[in-house]
Amino acid sequence: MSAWLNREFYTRRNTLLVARQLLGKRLVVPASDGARVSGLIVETEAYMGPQDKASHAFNNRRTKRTETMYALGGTAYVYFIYGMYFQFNVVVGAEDIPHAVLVRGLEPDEGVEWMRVRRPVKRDRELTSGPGKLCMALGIDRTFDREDLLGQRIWIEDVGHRVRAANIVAGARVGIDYAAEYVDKPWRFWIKDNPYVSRA
DNA sequence: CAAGTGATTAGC
DNA sequence: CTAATCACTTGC
Repeated sequence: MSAWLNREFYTRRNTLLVARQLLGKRLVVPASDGARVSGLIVETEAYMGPQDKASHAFNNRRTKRTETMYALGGTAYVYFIYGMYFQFNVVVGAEDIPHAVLVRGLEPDEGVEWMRVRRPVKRDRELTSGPGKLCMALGIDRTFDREDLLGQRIWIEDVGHRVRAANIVAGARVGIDYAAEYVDKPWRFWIKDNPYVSRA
């Protein structure tokens, strides 16, 4: 049995807890033929609001792009980066509180043949082991920005069992060298030894 | 290890 | 308006 995560899951105040609990959940994006294309979340990063120098919403920066981060928990925040990639985030918490969790790695679950068409890589290991890669594999682009994760286009499911705490590792976030004293905060979480984590 | 790609942002 | 930067990936 797999139930959709409800609004209460996303609107909690504890973003680090949400980031940890998203591990093991299933991200689903139906393909154009209706097929389920999905993966189990194996790596996340928490972005902790106006204080967090690594966050797009640092100092309450509110622009056309970052506006999505101020939406109600359970909204998708998708942005374009480095001229060619998209990144998928889950907005967390109350409206006007810009917390979010970046999904950085997925273990392919359903619709793997769709992923292989979108990403013709040699090894399946390369399919979804990174934030840009998984967006390509699931077909997530800028049109998914502001999409409600309780809607029909993209959602996250509980698979019915928890990832054991002993199998969760925390460490520094990736690619945020500019974040001064926030560089080393252990706000990245991943499933121990999972091959679809973006880096060891 | 460096190139590539273009939206976004700050600063003038 | 201009220019630097970027929550990355790939191929050398």
